[in-house]
Amino acid sequence: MDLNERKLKILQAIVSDFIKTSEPVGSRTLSKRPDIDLSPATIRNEMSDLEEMGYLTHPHTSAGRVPSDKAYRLYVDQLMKSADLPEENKQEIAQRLGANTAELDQTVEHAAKVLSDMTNLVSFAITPNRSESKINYINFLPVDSSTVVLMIVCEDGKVTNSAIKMSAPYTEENLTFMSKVMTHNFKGKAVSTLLTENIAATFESDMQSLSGLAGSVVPSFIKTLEKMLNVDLYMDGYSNIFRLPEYNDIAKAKNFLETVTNKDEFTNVLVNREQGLMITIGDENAEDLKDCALITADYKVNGKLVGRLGVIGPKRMKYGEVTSVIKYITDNLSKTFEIEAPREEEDSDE
Amino acid sequence: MDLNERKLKILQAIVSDFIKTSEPVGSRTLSKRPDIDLSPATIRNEMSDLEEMGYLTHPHTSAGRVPSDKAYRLYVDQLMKSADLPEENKQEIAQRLGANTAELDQTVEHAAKVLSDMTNLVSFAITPNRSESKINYINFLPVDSSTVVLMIVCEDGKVTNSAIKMSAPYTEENLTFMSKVMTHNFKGKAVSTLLTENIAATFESDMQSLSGLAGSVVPSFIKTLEKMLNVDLYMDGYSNIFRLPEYNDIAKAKNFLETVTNKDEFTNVLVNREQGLMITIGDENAEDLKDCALITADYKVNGKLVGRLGVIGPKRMKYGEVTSVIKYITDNLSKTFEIEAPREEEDSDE
DNA sequence: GTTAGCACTCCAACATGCTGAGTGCTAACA
DNA sequence: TGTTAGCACTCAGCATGTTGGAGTGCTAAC
Repeated sequence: MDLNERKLKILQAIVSDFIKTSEPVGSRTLSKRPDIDLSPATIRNEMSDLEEMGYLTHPHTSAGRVPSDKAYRLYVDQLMKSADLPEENKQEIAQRLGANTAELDQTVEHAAKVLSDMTNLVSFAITPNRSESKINYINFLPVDSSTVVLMIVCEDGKVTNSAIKMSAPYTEENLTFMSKVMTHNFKGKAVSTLLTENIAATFESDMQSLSGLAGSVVPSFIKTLEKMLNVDLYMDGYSNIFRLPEYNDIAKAKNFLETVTNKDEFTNVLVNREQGLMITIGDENAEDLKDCALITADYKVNGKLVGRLGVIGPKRMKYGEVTSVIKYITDNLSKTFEIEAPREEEDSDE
Repeated sequence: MDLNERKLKILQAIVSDFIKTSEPVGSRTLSKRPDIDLSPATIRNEMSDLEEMGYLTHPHTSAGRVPSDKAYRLYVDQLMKSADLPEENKQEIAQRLGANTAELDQTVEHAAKVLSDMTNLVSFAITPNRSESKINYINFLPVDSSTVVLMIVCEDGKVTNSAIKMSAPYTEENLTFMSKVMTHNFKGKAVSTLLTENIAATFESDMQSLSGLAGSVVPSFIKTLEKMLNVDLYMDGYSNIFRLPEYNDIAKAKNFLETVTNKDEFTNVLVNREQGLMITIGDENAEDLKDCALITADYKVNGKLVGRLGVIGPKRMKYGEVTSVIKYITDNLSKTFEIEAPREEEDSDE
């Protein structure tokens, strides 16, 4: 039995119908469609074949058919008409994103909001990973008699800082010296490289004169480097799920929200996805997300650093529309962060 | 008709029963309680009086009584036994909070998580407002030929920075000069004070020699100061609301989540509350939160800066327990940020 | 290969009746 | 005069039964 054109057409009709209505699709409903000129009985025969082939399922005897994960995958890969985003939507996105281009963080957070508004789904966005960013310089600044601030500046302008409680008294000269030596040693190296090197050794040879201080500094320096690698996750549109009939069941809504609000795990899922426009459906996802579809795409900062955003929702999702919104937003972001490249601003909070 | 002791006792029983079960409380149920030695009929009479006085309501003829906002208020103010937190809970909190004292931000976020776990409610925490923090110094750092990073350091060690796209070429000397002049002018002044001053005037007189640069710097400086005032909001336990029968209704759950995930508005509500341990119930809250109770308390950083955390949930809330958890956590935080005072660390992200 | 027809299945919606929990009122009691 | 027993009444919730519609699968005819 092979997937001939007629079967494909019927399958496509079922999937797109189900995406619209979330109701199992029956043979009579399909036969009424202008693009399908077959009697219900014929359609039933084809449906029966499609079910045997694993593309459809059957909630109960007298219900219509529901697409399987396999059907969604086929739909996304071959059957879906890739909707071009209407001009008005493009304008709305461009306008809303443009309103606030000052800071990467804020812009990314804002992009997530726009995305959830446009798709009526739960959206998310993560900031770029800095592991390959190169150190520009390192600075120690006095705060009070026992505290200094360590500041690491990357070539892309990203600044990370931590306060360090010094175990021994320090002088301004000490700080200047450490700043110079460390900048000299580490400038141009990638954060990830530094984290695999034995930094303590470098310190030992260079900073014998202030051994009392180096002890407090090394662990803080490593921690600050690690902080530089943190990726921020922004999410928006949680309450959109209540519009979807699949989450009328409180237990399901709860499960979904629990999975999705577990920031650490969810960030992990996002960071570890493949690059580019990625759609994963049902079983293709991790255990907790088996009932969901996930769409992500990447944006670039300065043409190099890569961040990511997307949506999560039921498998019954308007893949075409959503995909084009996501693509448009990521393109837009990449452009924003290119033109204003060095404008990327950094904040520091507690 | 006055609130004699018997009425109070009955009211108290009704409120605490309703808090436990979320079911309207009937006269027979009450008469079975060991501490109430009255027949159902007598209790009915008293209930009828209490209803007339506005302390109780009646979902329908043949249902038990439900406390009104007025009853909750009385309960919280007079009737509630303030539960002492069991030693084991104290230990759990102390342990979980202690595990991570490195950074204010992280600790505060973590405190919110602990709070929602302990109370099974939606919790939140905001970082301190820095408007009265004093500037320690100001630094301009080169990034690339047209970009510099502006960094403002407060006396409490908080660092805020932004990247500035320069409208004219600059030299390292320019930056050093600006750093010195601005630090000299602004050191020791509070952020809020600076924001009300005419900063541009200061620049004009001092920086004539680099007028081409000052134009890019003034607006960025003001924006960075404003950034220093941003308060971060952390929330946790969203999915806890699904355990509560009052949110079995999808529409209610949706409303609640929408209100609570509106970060800007909710932050505003929190920032503008009175200081100290505050409980607001039902009508005492803003329109959107009329069905909720809100409990907040403050923590101190260095004995000065004030942050805030708390929970939000249905009016039917275990006020005693929740209050003592919140108090214990805020006390604990204040202590953490006191002992480790200068250890407060700052991060910088995009 | 396609289709009409038919028997069959199952869900959803509605009606019905019953039970239990609760009330308010009245009259009797201490 | 305050308390209580008793009674009629109300209402939500549950179980049960009924019906109609939407759907299927199969068979036989075109």
